[in-house]
Amino acid sequence: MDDWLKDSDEVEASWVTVDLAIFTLRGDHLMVLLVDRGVEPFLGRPALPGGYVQKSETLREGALRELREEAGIDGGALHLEQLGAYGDPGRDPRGRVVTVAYLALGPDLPVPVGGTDAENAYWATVEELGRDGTRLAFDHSEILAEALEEVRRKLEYTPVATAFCASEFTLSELRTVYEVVWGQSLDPSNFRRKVLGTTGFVEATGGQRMPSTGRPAALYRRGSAWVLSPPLLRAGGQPA
Amino acid sequence: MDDWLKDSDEVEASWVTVDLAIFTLRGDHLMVLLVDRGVEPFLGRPALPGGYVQKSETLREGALRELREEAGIDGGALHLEQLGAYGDPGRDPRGRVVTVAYLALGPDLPVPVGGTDAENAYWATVEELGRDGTRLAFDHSEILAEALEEVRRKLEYTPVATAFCASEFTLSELRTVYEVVWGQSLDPSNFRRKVLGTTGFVEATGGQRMPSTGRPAALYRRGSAWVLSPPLLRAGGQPA
DNA sequence: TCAAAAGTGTTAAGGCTACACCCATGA
DNA sequence: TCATGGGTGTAGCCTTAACACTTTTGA
Repeated sequence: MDDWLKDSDEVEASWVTVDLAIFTLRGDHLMVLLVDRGVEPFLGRPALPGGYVQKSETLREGALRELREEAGIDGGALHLEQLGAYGDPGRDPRGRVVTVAYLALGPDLPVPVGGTDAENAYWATVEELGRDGTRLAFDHSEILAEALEEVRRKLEYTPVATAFCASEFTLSELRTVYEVVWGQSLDPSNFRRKVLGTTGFVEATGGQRMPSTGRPAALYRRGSAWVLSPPLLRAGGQPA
Repeated sequence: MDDWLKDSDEVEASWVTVDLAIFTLRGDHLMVLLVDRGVEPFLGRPALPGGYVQKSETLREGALRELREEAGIDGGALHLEQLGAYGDPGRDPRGRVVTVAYLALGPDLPVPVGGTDAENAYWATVEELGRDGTRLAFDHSEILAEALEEVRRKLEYTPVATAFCASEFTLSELRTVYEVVWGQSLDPSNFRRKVLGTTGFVEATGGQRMPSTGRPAALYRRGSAWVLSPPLLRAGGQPA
């Protein structure tokens, strides 16, 4: 890279990485994919999967590649969005490393199998991580916290909740997504009305699915809306 | 920087910059600060102010420094938030440059005076930029578009609108912020009720201000809330 | 006393919550 | 026929939009 690029001796080159906060729903738990670090720094500590951005790829392509390499997941079907950049000088003891954090959501993703890097990846329940206060490597605990809050907020005013469901899903499944992510139970009948009353949120496929017991449920797929208006608001709101 | 940092020959070091989308309100217009580029690439083209992140500063500190150097603005009082990272390989013809975009909002900011870099900075009305289809340097048009949408959305569910007002303001002034940024007029009496009914949005100072004509208006300052619940929703919403 | 802006009141329409109730299925 | 989850109906409450109306000032 040419030296005339920089405009001051105070400027230095940086390494740029992508880190992924990958969430899925397993049963009644929100899970995040972690990797136990095999090298220094933070050897042995859990971390978000990630790695260096390569020469000719966009940041998003880098995120998709890491998703494949570190998690064994094909990101094509997933919801993938950028969270933000983290670049405090001290965040990596090796030097200036700016990381771009991505948020990925998928439906009941498989346990990572031993590929190149994915062998020591595993799903951890978000709830438990919060309870036992596990500190992740680098500033990954903060990234995870912001990712979580982003997911919770986005459920309100976008249809991302469908990203946690398979391509066809019942309204109960969709409601479970909200209940697990928000940690509160919702009235099934009111939820149904809100969702069906929001144009573009979901559309009926015509199919049905048998539950283990009870009446068969209609199947839906994601609709065309990008934003929900009006939004589905969490009860309670926030205290002043 | 140590070479063992990278894990593949496909990895290269990058330059990291911060770019600023600085908005203010002047009269009935939303303005954004632009700089005409004095060097290649994109010589002469308007661009968002920005520059290289220095060795020992955080990304946010870099944004504050550029705010001072390129715009002559003390960022201490401003609302400053990160928008995201832009790092497509081709976005800068000189090589790999990842930029972290920041959004800054301030009340009726002064015209930049000739400091070091601020002399060719100027305020442009957002409306006009959109109308005449001006292309900014690099990918700054996209960054600006995303910044605008972020401002419009944030007005709904956070009290950021107060960032466009002085430390004390009338409800009419606050309403004007919404009207200009959203490009729609709002009913004064309903707006008043919504704002005063949202706990923590504003608090009365006890003072009053005389308008050019008419009854004096009570003064308010920003309250303690970070989020508005319920949000102030834009009319219309989005079509499916 | 008039214009202009601040601020209050009112009413009708629509949304939301809570809960009662009916439906379809497997066991 | 019972248990279970799917799905509909509804009464009361609350919010909202629209707009009429009062208040306070300077000219």
